[in-house]
Amino acid sequence: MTGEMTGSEAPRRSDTTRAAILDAAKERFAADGYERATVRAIARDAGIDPSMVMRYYGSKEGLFAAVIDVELDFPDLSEIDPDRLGVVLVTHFLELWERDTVLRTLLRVGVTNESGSDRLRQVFGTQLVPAARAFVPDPADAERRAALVASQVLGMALVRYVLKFGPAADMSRDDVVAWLAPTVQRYITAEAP
Amino acid sequence: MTGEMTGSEAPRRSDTTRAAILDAAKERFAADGYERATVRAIARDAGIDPSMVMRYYGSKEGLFAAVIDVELDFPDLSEIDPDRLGVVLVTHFLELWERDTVLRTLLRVGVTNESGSDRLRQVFGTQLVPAARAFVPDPADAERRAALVASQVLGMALVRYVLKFGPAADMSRDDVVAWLAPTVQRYITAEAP
DNA sequence: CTTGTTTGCCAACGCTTGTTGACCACCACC
DNA sequence: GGTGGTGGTCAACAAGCGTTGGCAAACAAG
Repeated sequence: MTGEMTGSEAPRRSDTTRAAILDAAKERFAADGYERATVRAIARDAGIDPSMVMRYYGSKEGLFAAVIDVELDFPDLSEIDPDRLGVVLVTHFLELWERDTVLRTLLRVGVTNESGSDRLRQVFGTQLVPAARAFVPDPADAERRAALVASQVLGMALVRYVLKFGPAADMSRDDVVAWLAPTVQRYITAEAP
Repeated sequence: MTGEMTGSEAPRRSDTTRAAILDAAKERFAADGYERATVRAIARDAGIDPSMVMRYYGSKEGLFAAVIDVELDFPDLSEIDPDRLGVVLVTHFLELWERDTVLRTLLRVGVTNESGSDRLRQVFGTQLVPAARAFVPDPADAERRAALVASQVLGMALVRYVLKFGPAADMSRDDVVAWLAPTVQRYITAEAP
């Protein structure tokens, strides 16, 4: 024990190493997916020994769990002009995807790894669906509309950031918003067809 | 040599084995992605020795290349009422995704594996973009619109068939068409925003 | 200075992977 | 009935993986 027993954890000398591992892991997982991102490669990037990864995160699975902590972090949607929902949401998602690599990681891994897709479904269910409920009273309908929004937003992220289809990657952010916002707007506010 | 030297290849006794390997590989790659679909597991499913895979397909990479032979197989779009393009295309893509597993394989692998995403970009460039050109004269614009269509169609396939988001997977095929067709229609025929 | 804990490296483990080469059984043909 | 290619199995290889335990240095506390 470190003598002192405060309520929150005391800062440790190894915190910088912990952070270095986490940073390297984020990049490797985002770039290579779960299977090909090896503990050895992550450790090499972080400039430490592979055994340190096990010491601080228990296992590769544990390290991965620490990496995929996602907060979609919506603005307060109830304050927004309902006619601008599409623009606001698409803009927000683009920022989210460009801000850091965690969503890319989650998508890459969610496609091949069961625990990854579990996590994605969980994010969808606990963060996107509740947001949709603010505008769609019927719960089943809200789920469906959230899924439609997810399909368009994830699809654009897929072709733009992961698969890097030329035309999709080259579009300006404003163009993406201009094209996608009406779609998302319709999925949320239009009457069911 | 097999004595005879016809123009096309003579049928071989091993053709059934070749086919068994290919079938097993399709399923394994679709279910597990490239890295976790092992040659050994594929061979076990096909009921033969792993070394046969190497004999007939050279390497795991060669087997994979034989698996991902995709034909989007569009109907003749020039015969279609331009106002029904969205409905026709979305319906066609849904059939494609439900007919066999090859597209699921390609998406799963394309997300983690560079040669997989190469192949996906190639399918996009040689099959989807040319189809779009039938309706969009400007080549750069055709590319962009094809990318937008791809984003929505691949996104729906992602949440419905790969990630299996409940609400997306539970929608009837008609509902999917009804929701997505206007989006695709707009991406192809609407004026640029 | 001594003692105990933390931080880190090193070497190895057991296992699985893709891949290879030796070897046997079959079938066709002369 | 040999003979030569073809179809198939088996055992092994080298390499890479996640993971473990031991040990040395750095540090903190007394």
